Amino acid sequence: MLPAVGRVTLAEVARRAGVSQTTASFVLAGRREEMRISAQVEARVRQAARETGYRPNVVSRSLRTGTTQTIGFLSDTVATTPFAGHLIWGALDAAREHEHLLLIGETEGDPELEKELVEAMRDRQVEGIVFASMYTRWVSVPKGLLDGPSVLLNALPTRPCPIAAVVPDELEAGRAAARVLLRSGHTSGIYVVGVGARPGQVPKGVVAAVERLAGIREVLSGAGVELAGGALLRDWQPQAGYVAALGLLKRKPEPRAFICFNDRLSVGTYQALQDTGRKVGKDVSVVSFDDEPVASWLRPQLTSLAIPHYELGRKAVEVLLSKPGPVPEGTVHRIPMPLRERESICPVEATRKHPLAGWRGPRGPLRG
Amino acid sequence: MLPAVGRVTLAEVARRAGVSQTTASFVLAGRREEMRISAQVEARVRQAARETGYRPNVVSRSLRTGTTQTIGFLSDTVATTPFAGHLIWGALDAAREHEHLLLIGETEGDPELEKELVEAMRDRQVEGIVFASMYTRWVSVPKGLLDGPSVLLNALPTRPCPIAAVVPDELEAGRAAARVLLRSGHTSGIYVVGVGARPGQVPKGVVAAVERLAGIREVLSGAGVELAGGALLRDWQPQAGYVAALGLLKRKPEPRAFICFNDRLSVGTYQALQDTGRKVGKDVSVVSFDDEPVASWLRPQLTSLAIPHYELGRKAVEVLLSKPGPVPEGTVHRIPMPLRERESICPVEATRKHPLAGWRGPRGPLRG
DNA sequence: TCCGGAAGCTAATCCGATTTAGCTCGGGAG
DNA sequence: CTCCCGAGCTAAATCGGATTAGCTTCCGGA
Repeated sequence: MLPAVGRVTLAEVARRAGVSQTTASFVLAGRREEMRISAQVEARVRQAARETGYRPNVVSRSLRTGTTQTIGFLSDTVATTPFAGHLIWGALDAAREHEHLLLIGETEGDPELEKELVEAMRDRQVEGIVFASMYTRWVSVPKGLLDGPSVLLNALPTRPCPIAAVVPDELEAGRAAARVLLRSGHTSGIYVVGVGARPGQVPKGVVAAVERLAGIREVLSGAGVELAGGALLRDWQPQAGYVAALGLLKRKPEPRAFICFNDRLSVGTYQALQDTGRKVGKDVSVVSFDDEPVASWLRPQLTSLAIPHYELGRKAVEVLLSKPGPVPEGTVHRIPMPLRERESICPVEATRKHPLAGWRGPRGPLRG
Repeated sequence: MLPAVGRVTLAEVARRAGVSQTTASFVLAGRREEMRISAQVEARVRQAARETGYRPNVVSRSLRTGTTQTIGFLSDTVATTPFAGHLIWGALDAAREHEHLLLIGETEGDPELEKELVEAMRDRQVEGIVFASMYTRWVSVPKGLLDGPSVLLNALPTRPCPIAAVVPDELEAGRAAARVLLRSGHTSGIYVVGVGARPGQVPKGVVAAVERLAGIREVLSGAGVELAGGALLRDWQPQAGYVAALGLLKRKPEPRAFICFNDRLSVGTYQALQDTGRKVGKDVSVVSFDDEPVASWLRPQLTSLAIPHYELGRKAVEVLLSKPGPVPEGTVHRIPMPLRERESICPVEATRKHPLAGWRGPRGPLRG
């Protein structure tokens, strides 16, 4: 290994090996046979490269070949949604398998910034751009995104666009949530938390809300069951869930099951149930969406439909790197949302007969 | 705007403006005066650039100038620590202020991969590399990292190294945690969860554990107070905290305060307290570290010392971009950890007199 | 009338690879 | 004794800018 005063260049390697730069280039590109270069020369070049610790300058290569082995990953917020990091993780893994790195940027939803960052990435000659949203929603495709290869991740275009999209299969997840309840015998007193019971009673622009609700309603009505009610909420945080659940608990028919539209709403719902002396998984069922870590911290552990962040990220990069040209408008790849079955569902017989059966105050040995 | 068959080059702009490429270059670089180029020519060039939608090819520029306006951000895991995303966020913001983008990679702690990714980044001529850990720990500096500018983020080098480090001020945070308890009158029955009560009784390699404990002990003993005990845990998850807290609750002196070494342990501790009929903030105090979102979801809300992820990320990039040369060994930038005071601390008088005072079963109107 | 110098541009080189288009040499065919 | 061909390499162009080193004009002063 020689001193690293600047980096060793191909010319330097060639000189050491006593060949032309051309020859060195061909050897190191593995094109020896094709270029009819002798094995001895190959050996000399390789040795020189090894001895000098030669590494090709990717910038220079990129200029000539036009390929940077770099993908842009542009998202609205890396930060605020905790496990959205898995989106990046999946993308990173897929990228690495193709020997690519990820250039990232965060737009904070600002169209000006979106445009700026798309340009900054294209200026760096990225091979393509993944435009990601941290929760599934409709987005207006930023200016300039379509000037080169790109994919929407966890997002759908507001208007038809020649761009592929990768999203979780929210519709099927909604169906699965409903099936879980039907399977354990629930036929009435089923409430949704986060959206209203009717189609259209959803927070604006949230794909997940629309599709989950549609899936739920489809399966339930297929079994002749109707949602008993719901609470449309803008802010899907624990506090809002708590208040909404308390409200729903006063309604008729008495709630037997809650379908919470994310785990944070479930946290609030759990608190409401606990405060009103009900036991989750015994008196009332809770099914949730997202499967954030908190889902398995709760007691009893929460049954939830996971957002497959990692797979979403992977898929986006794979689509990007495989795609030869512009795709037919409206190409959407849907990734299944796995059901994580845990302890928050009760068989409905128990529920029916004794709403507060099993309630003997808080559990535990030291009970006062 | 012309059709984007390939990109418009500077040569094209120059031709349109009827000047040489040199002139166009100087104008667009804002060096008109310096190069004594007339205002008319400047106007022509600028107009041509505007009309063609010219954007400089950063790859080409980089090759000539050696500056890529890109920083490498290499971390062990982007994914598993939810709010570590804020590290990236801060880095991203600081980078953007300097017109840089971030090239990211994830090493999963694999030294082979670390080396590979450091090289992949250097091959792309990054201006510097931020080597980040998602929780504060000692790391062995990966091979090749010191070949160019670099900073450790949320990590300290195991052996002395000419590299700067940016970490949260865990020692001072430990002190703050102890002060919170002293201030509200706690002088006995203080237990730590996650580490033992003695120095050295900490999970291996975790800086946070060592320094927090040192800070706690320093302030307590300054007030003539000793830790009553603790529970050294490898796995700082809710379940482990739950078990540990249940165990500590059987010890003498009876626990009046828990210092949990992260919020997940606090989640478990809350559950243990609830299961044993104690009320957090009334019977027992809990102070925590990290301030993950769950801290404010808990009831009562948890007092916690926040990890300033955003500021850490920012600082790392700023240090990287400002640093002219190799730094003196052991340069460490410590970022304060803000105390988020919430509802989990009780004034000690109440605690003293009536350990289970205020316990009337679960709160709420519907109690059975 | 000649010269120096500034004003206003441009030709040419460089960055470090990849790639096209040869060039040289030796041997067998004619 | 040429000519041709293939084996084995290399010279030179190229990618798209940044930068150095001039090269013309024109004007004023001697």
